[in-house]
Amino acid sequence: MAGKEKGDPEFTFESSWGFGHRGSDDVVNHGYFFGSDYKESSMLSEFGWDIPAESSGVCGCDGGFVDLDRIEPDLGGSRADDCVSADSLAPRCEGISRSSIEPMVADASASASNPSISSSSSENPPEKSTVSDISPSSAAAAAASPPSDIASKTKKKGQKRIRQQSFAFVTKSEIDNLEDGYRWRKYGQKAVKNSPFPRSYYRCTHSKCMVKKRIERSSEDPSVVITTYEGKHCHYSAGYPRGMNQDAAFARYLSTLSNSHLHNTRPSYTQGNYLGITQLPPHIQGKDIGDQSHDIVQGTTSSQSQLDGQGLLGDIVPHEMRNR
DNA sequence: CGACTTTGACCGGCGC
DNA sequence: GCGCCGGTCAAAGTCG
Repeated sequence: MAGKEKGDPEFTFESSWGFGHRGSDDVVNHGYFFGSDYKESSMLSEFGWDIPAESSGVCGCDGGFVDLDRIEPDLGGSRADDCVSADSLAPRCEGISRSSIEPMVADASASASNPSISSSSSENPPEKSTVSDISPSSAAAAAASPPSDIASKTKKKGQKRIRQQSFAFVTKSEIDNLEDGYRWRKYGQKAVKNSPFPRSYYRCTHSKCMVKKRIERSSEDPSVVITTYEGKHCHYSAGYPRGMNQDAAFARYLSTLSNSHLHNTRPSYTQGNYLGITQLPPHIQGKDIGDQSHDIVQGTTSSQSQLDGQGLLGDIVPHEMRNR
């Protein structure tokens, strides 16, 4: 696997908080969101990418790019800690940009109404570490209860896998493992049917965080890496520079994709060719993303042509999003 | 020695 | 019921 860069200073200051690739020499040319029925700001919030609304132009709200000067002051200090208590997590996990999340909450409810998902999510079965209800309450519960992996050793039967909302990043890169500011532990790798490329499974290393991600390369276009995130981080990122959290990091990443539109950009951001982001709709969640990857890439391609000539904003903000 | 990856085995869901 | 396949476990190996 190309990505096993053990010697790579994975979480050094310089390389740890970009949304680019570890040590990649690739260069981002343009990154952009492609159309989606979801508001990316909400989507990202839902997944823990809590980008302030006023600076969320990059996320599909009003035009303009993230102004880091407006974001970072908001982050510093209290948010710098990587490991936060369940109590302190609550506001973040639960109420981030309430208004902007609403659509996502509704969507989540829709997902929950899906028989294949609802039963498990509502019952919150004692599924081992794969239980990924990362609500504040569950986070607190997790903190108060024994490590779930203890139970995991005994439980293997009669447990339903719970699917969290997920979304995929499609990135053009030679590097599989995109760095996103979190620490991940690989727990599996599987060959994917009809694809020459294996799919890798990662879990957030944070003890209370059940977020998972899958990484695979598109069989359609080997240069495209599909990173699917599932669940919400209930902690601040690990590996960001002091005073910076995932929001700022992600905002920086996105904004950097605009190519020099921002100050404070770092070389490490310009390491991949970000193609898009999409939330996997309920009916797709839980299905093989390999199938979707085709759609995603296709959508990206078509979007690309639409975005051509639309300038920097067009690089990352879907047209429809700009007319909000 | 701890953290992490590798990898074969196992399990559950799903389609036939 | 059976087989396929995706997802996960967990022991062993690797690395710093």
